[in-house]
Amino acid sequence: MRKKTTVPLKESCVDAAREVIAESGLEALSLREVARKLGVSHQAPYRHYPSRDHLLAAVMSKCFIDFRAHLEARQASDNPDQDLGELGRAYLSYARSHSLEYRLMFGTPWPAPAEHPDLVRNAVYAFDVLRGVLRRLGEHMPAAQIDQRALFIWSCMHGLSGIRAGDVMQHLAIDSAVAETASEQVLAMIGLALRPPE
Amino acid sequence: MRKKTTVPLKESCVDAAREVIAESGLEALSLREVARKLGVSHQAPYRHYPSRDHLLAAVMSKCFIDFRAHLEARQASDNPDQDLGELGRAYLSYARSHSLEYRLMFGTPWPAPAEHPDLVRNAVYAFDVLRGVLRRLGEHMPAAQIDQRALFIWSCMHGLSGIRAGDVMQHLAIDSAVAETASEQVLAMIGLALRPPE
DNA sequence: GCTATCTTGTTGACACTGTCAACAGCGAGG
DNA sequence: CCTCGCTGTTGACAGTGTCAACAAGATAGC
Repeated sequence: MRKKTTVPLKESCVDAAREVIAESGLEALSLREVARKLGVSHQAPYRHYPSRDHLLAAVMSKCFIDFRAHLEARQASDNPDQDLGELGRAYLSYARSHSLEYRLMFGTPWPAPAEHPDLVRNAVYAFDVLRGVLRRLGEHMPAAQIDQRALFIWSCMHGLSGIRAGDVMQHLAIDSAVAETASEQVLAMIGLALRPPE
Repeated sequence: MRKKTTVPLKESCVDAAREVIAESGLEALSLREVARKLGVSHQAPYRHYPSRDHLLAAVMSKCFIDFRAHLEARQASDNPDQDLGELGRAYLSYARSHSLEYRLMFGTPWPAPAEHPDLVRNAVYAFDVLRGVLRRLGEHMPAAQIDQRALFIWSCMHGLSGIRAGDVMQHLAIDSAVAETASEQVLAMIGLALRPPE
């Protein structure tokens, strides 16, 4: 039922869409379901989003904002090394507790990115958090090396998240102690890879 | 048009489905399109697959077989260290050249895994290739540590593949030299993380 | 050889989806 | 007052997955 409060339908659509995704999964998201949830006709959302993909892009954009906020709300630490660890933990915990939205952000083809500058901008903002921490970690490190390290760390985080979100891992008969401590183990491995030589 | 040769429709469906996926993407796959491609009625595939998801599972299963074959066909090397590198290169090249099928295997929720033991088995076989290489690399290493290393390396591979397959990376203004050499850089980082301490 | 049954494929229908087109109320500006 | 733009509605169309009823052809038992 449509809320009596004067919150614009445009924003309500995004919220309702996220509810549907959280309840019934990504593929179950349909414009008509959103409209039904808001108590409006099946065409009302079309006044604000020219297609299903445009609504999806708006949802993704908002997800990136939340994701970034979650990363920035990590446990504070003055030690840059430790700070990187906390950032990793924040990344992994978000991916775990919002696995459907995580897959939407990183595992779904973007609908016509050129048409959605907001989406791109918010995604870059999230990545910049990692860049920032690494910049503090390696004081006068060339930008290329920062990006290289960022890409490596991001790969580890994204890979572990993706593996855990999917159904593959549950069937691999992986040592249960390993599976449970995977986050810390991978973070430790990153620490090893980044430690200075010799 | 249905081939006159007596190849069973059941297998033709899987091949046709893979064609559709390769041509038009994952979400464009529909049972009716498959039937049309084979020149049969829209219900014919239902005689062999009780639902769209069952056909999808069959496709995924075959993809895992091909994936494993690609991994095993990697450049041979007696040096276990080098062999691990080659395995990584094979993984990354497969993910790059079959990005849609890769996403199907690892980025799509499995349809009722319990009902598809083949699918699970073939996925485990593929993972066992990595386990085997690591077992040769660390001769008398406990199984738990093997699994831990496998999970870490898999995370790196899967993460980099997923990032490159998605649309996110293209918009991050990453140093182009870094982007182009990402595969080797990440493999090198893995080597660093695995090297013995001190 | 004839019949019954199983396998494989066909046609037709239903509910659901995204999307287009035409229409309705309604507030702001001339 | 009257028009126009914004927002929302109703109705239609093609496409989808899936269920049900039917048809033809192979196969097994007698």
